[in-house]
Amino acid sequence: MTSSKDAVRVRFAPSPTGYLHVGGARTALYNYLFAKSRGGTFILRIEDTDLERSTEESMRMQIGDLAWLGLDWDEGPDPVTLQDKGPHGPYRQSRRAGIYMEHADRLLERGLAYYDFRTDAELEGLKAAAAAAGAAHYQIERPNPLVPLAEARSRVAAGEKAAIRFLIKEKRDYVLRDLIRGEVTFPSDMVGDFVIMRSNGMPVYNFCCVVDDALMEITHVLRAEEHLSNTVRQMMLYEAFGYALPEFGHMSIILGSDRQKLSKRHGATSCHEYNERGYLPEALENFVALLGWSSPKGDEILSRGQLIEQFSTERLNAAPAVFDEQKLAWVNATHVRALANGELWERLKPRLEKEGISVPEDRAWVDKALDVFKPRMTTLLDAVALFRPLSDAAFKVGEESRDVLGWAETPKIWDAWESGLRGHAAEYLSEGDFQTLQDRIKDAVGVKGKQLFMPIRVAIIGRPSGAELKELVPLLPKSSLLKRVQEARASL
RNA sequence: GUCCCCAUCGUCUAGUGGCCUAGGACACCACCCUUUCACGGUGGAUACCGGGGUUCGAAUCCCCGUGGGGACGCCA
Repeated sequence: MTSSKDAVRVRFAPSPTGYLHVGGARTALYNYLFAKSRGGTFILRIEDTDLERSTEESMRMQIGDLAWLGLDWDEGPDPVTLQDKGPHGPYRQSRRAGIYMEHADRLLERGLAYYDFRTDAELEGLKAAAAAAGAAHYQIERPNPLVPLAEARSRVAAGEKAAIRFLIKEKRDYVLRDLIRGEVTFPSDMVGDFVIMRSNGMPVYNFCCVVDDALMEITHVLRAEEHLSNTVRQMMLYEAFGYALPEFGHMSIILGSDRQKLSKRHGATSCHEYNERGYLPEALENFVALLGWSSPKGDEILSRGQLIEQFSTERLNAAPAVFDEQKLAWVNATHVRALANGELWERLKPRLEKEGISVPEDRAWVDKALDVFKPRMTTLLDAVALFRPLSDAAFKVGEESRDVLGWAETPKIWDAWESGLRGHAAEYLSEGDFQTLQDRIKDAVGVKGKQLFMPIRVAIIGRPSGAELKELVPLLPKSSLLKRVQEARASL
């Protein structure tokens, strides 16, 4: 396989029902990394054959999340126009009905599939009866006799509803050589004759997946473990059509903290939500990459480029992984700190504006402010609380300042602070200006340490703790500082 | 119920028979830096699911338990 001259072609094939789940994001990422690391092609295929649940809106949501993550595809629907790009379209399964029907016909002709006219209610009854009789398995029995093909076709042409099932000819073992799990053996009788075409004319997953993977010349299928037992059905179909089997790699699923499959009740599970909560796409990507894969160099923080460079399927882990919010937070904070001020500001600006926080925006001021706040941010959302004290409109002496307000020296410190400010000529105080002024207050009032700086901090941000004053003060114009100390005094 | 997969610190993991008195990261604790809070630094506590084999030697290989997960849909 290593020296194959055929180029690698992989796909991510979500079904559009809501936002992109973090598990899906990881699947997409691994496929993307694999393609990029092997100079291959990454394809997006939309599996929207379930008419009940799939919507175009959901498709746009998924595409939006993929775009946010920066996982761009070489073939698939265009992210903006949704027009197909690439030579193997259409890339939405709902538009490939003719292809599937043609394939189903091939199987029907060869007696490898049959029309099943039984209704849902009938099948339910059979299942219930089997269960009641203590049957060893819940498989649906093959109808006996089968409706002859010619008769079945005329009944269908006359408007009768029927599903098409694959007919499992022989009982034997199917052996999958999985990239992640090694040799996996499936007895063919672990599945019964399965539906390939619904009675509404839409294909079922296992069928269209095989047809599309074959026609789109997919070479490697990296997907979640929940598909592992589907693979036996797909192997039967590959064999029936004479299509070459791609390589398969079944990665473990992501669990919540209770070790159950990660789902809505665990809180945020979609990329969209993490975006809203102020997570960086590169951080979420970095974090999910580490859920089931590890860097050969032992790196924990990796850029897209490093991921591509270091990725290989050999390091994919077969054991399930628990999604740990705390580690995600750390990964995010680390990526935030690594961002250049200019870049970080671009990402912060819309969030601050949304909160009605307006601050000076000149480059020098932003640099000063971000140097102070960056180490204190876990998510972009934290910037709101950090920047708000800089917004005059938001100043207010908080409950946590109660003790400080009661100190005897506090009013004296504030008087000294105010008069010092008035005596300062420039609009802003530098760090040195502030230190000098603070020393003067210390001498004048005769207090030091906490007793000194906590009252000053309350007069500046309304709270006794926060960023270093010598860093914060230079961010506030004198006029604003004066207004604040006066307001603080009013709250005494 | 049947079949399939999985099993190292609380969590993510390294480890492919001797380099392991099991390494790293997150979280936790202590200390240092710091006139607060972070950031940063140093150190600490914590794991090979159980039982049998194989072997001179097993976290690593095999078997059996146990536990967890997945599948058994006209969902994907």
